[in-house]
Amino acid sequence: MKKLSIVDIANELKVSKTTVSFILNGRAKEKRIGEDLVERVTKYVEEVGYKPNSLAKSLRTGKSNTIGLMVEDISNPFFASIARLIEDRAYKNGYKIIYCSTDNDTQKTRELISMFRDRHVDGYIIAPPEGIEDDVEQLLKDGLPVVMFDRHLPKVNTDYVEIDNLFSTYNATRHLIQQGYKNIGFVTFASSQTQMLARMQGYKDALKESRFAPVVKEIVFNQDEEMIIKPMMAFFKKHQDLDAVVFGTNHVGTCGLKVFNTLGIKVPGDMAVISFDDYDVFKLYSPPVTAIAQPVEEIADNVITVLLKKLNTKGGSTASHSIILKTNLQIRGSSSGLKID
Amino acid sequence: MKKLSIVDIANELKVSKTTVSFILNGRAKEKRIGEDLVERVTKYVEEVGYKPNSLAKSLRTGKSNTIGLMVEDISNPFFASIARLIEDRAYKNGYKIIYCSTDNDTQKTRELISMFRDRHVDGYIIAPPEGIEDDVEQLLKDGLPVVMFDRHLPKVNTDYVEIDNLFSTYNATRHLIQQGYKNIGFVTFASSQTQMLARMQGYKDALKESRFAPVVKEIVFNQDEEMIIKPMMAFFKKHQDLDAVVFGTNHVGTCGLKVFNTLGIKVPGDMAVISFDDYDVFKLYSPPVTAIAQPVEEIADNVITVLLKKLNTKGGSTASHSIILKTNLQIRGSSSGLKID
DNA sequence: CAAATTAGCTTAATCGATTTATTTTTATAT
DNA sequence: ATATAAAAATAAATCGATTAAGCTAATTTG
Repeated sequence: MKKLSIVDIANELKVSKTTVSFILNGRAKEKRIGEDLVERVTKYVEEVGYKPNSLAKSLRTGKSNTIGLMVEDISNPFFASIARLIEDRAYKNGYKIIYCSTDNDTQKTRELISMFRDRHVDGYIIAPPEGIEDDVEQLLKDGLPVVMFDRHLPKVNTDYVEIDNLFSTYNATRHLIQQGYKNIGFVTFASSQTQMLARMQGYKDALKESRFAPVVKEIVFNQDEEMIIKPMMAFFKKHQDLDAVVFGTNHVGTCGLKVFNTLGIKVPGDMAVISFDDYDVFKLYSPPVTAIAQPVEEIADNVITVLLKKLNTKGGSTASHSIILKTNLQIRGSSSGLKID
Repeated sequence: MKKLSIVDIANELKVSKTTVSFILNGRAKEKRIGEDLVERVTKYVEEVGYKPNSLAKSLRTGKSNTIGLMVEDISNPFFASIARLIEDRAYKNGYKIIYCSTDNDTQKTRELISMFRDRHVDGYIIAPPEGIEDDVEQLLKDGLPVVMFDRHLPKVNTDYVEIDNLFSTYNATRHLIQQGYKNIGFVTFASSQTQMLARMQGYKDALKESRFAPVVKEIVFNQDEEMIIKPMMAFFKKHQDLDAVVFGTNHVGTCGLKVFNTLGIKVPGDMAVISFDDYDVFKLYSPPVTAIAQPVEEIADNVITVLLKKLNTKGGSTASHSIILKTNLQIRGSSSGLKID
């Protein structure tokens, strides 16, 4: 009951394994193998359910039909949705996914890249932490296709799919200003990743335009949610004058709502809120919370399209694409959204 | 600048590749290779950063150091958290993860199992849909370790890690009864998976005990959330007499809250709610929603522990474990939780 | 001191495919 | 009938590791 190999097939049919291989790889015509033989082999293979050993195949051809997907944290709803969509599209195109969560940890990520190389993944989809420029550069130099998303490495010239982060927070902040809010804070994770810097800048630009002073809190990420909530609580206690806040990520936003619940701060009565990313938590909050919705499907679609294109052009040197998608400000809780002093 | 192979190392050091291989696999002592040579090889390998080609290694040894993880849907927070925890533990033990979402689709799952076999994964972690008994049976027959979680296949004798589903809903329903609710509904996805049947049974048992009649709505799963919300809305419109409801999964629960929002039904004023799974949506709802919290970390821990144990005992035939963990009923919104007619 | 061990390495087979180079068979032209 | 070209299939090399079996020189044993 052992697994069948191509030799078994060849022996059984009394042909050479070369012939079987050619037929199975659709090169029968090209190698002018007789139609009757092709038929006979195909039928038998079908009958016994033979499937080539993909390890052996990969070893010989150098292709593994696998894509490495590196997200920040697969349990974060944003990355989980993206992963799901990418998974679907990848499978449909004959690729499997190996994934991992980087935790934005540079050292861990470098090890993971090395692991992926080791496994000979054909292409890389990465939401990169800082500090992996050299490793990515090396991948590119070795002709391996890399697509980044959510953020990019400014010093590395590769394809990436992002959203218009700066405009998103700029627009959200302006929305608050137009509603009459005057003390608008910005709470985010401490990070110098491109998307974070841009979100911060968008907020600051909007405030500057209206000559308001920025009030920013950058929280150091921690696995333990308590360590996020505590400093945030301190921040809001200290800045009692704030009447609105923009949260830089869904995670910060969710924690923020928890803080407000604990402190008895009413949203949006006492504090207007806009969070990055739009999820059930924000939709179902009462009244619902305004949020910056990322076009998750579009992001995933673009990422996989760009990667597949690279995988299919062996030459490699197609020019790099930078795709910037638009977000959608979901304005909610409008009834009480207008600030009335 | 090509990738180094063991032959390159051997040639460079003017020893045979066998020797190099033995040394790298820690069999130097056993194969009585001189200490100085061991040192020389180790040092050189370190220096040039040589890493064995894992495909070749897997082809030869039959081990791929990969675990296949099959969840229902990686974008569902329950599965995403589990996946994250399993990923961490697996990496720590030298295993990589290939994952996929089954969508509870039998045919798709069978193809995915075949894909995993193809890639020679060493072990399987599966949240199984119905109808894959034969495939799993075959895996077991071929000596491949399989651990199931969240549910199991009654006809297949393999390890699994679950929670006490029946007691969980029984307990939740009794809680509602004790609070004075008299018309308690149960809304869930239509499914005959073990965990779903048990959850339903727990609800029915509790009602029977108090001689109440069950009011059940089973919704056919659909990728499009609208197709879940619509029938649910019809159900609640039809059963205006309901004063409480138990939701069978987090997804149904979230949709339920959306329905109540739309219909203007106050929770828990007009309708007391208990949902399976405990997530931010329920915690942050105002007032927060009572939920049945699964011990996600414990589940993941047990799953990976059982699997690793199986992977490390080549003989295979360790007796199967069925691990049943306890859930935690997170009682919330107590202030308005007591039903006062 | 010859025979038997043992230490220290190497040769060659193997895993299961793909692919290049080559041979055998058949058909066509001269 | 024979040389030549085309068609059909195969042998053998290769990918990069692991490992069983084998060889040589040094050491031990009787």
